[in-house]
Amino acid sequence: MALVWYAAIMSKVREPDEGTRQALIRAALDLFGRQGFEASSIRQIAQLAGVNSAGIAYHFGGKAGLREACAGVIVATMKQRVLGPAVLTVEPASLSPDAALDTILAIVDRATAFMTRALESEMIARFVLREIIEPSSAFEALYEGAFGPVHGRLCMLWAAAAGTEPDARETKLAVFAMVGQVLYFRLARPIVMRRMGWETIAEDEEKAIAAIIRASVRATLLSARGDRS
Amino acid sequence: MALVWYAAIMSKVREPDEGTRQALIRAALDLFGRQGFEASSIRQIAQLAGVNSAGIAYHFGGKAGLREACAGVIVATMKQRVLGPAVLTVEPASLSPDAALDTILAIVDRATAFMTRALESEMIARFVLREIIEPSSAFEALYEGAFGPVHGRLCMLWAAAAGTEPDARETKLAVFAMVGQVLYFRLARPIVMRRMGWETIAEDEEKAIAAIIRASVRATLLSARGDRS
DNA sequence: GTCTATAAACAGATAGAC
DNA sequence: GTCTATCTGTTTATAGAC
Repeated sequence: MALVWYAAIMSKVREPDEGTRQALIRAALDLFGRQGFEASSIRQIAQLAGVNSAGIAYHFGGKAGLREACAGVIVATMKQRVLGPAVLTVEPASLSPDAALDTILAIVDRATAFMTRALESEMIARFVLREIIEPSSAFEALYEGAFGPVHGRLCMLWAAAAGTEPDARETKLAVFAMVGQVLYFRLARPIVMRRMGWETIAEDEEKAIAAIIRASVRATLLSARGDRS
Repeated sequence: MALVWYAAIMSKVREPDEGTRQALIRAALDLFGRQGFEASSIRQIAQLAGVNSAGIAYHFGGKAGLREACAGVIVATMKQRVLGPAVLTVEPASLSPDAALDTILAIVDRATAFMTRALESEMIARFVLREIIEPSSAFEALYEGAFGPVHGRLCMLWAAAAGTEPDARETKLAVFAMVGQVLYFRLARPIVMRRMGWETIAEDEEKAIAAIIRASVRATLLSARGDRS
């Protein structure tokens, strides 16, 4: 059930009856992504969630608070599904170049799998794209909670793998280029599907995408190493 | 003046009084991108363009026709600014692997310059992102006119450079990965600017981005060559 | 044809009963 | 925590004056 995907993520802050909160966030994430924030009324959100519209003000302080709660769920999801628990604890500086490279490739695999296969990635992508087009307070939450930290973490790993400085301009840009390869398959999916002649992305297609990105990242990183020796 | 950027592009199909058409397309591209199609009224578009709102029905048959005209301008702009006249005429199959690689790198440079520096790329990006989130008839025009042909062209060049088949699955995916690197700096610009601590992207920043992408594409392509020999 | 006044509909937020 | 009822501001549509 797609209904429960963030239940586990939110479970740490779960309160007595969390059903209403969850239902509202799920409905809002969907509608804000598909129609936009202004075009989605709290009554419509509440109807889709199957709860009373007054609950939005009670639980989130209002419509804007609900949007920020959506961002919070996205942040938690990205950290858990993209980086994974192991990466959040390991100290990148202590890794050997090859171990760092392997860790990066493992993250690329996780991220590719999530972006191409996970049901929830579609509504997350729409929500995030809208925040990029017209940023709100939720963009702030997404950046501080996910985009910034994830990029920072990847820079540390990249630096360990390539022998550069974690906050050198070249390191940061190289990580953006790597991230771009993965995210493009999610963001521009309609274009990819059409050009590839695909109906869906199953395991076969996912592995093909992952192999291409892995090869590109590995080649780029090894080349970057060579440039410095 | 940003006002005239598509004047040259549209000049081939220019009619007696093209000022109204251009002004309407410019205003619509801006408003559709910033607010969305439904949220933009024809009165608002006409007001921003400084022309009478009845001109929309006269010139484009209605609001939907105006949107398709916006897509047409984007198609013409992308073909001219990203591929360039030289690439549209050359026959990729006749190029040596190194010449094909150089051509790809030249296109990457052109595309990076356009995406990072050109004023009009911002409103184009917003318009295109909205078409990806909720596709309309304009998405069709964008795909058939630009996304599809440009990708096909790049696949031919990639195949010539790497020694693969132009419509092999790996070739097409590798080109998507390459395109993703370039476009991410445009699509996710708010994130990039913030993380890099940049206020604007001037020549210095553009060159830094281009260098990173060039190095990545070159390394990936050379590695792909090696895998086959 | 253009403008303005007003009504109808709908938005988000709130108060109080349960 | 959830519900009904209601308040207030905004937008959209319509009608009438000019």
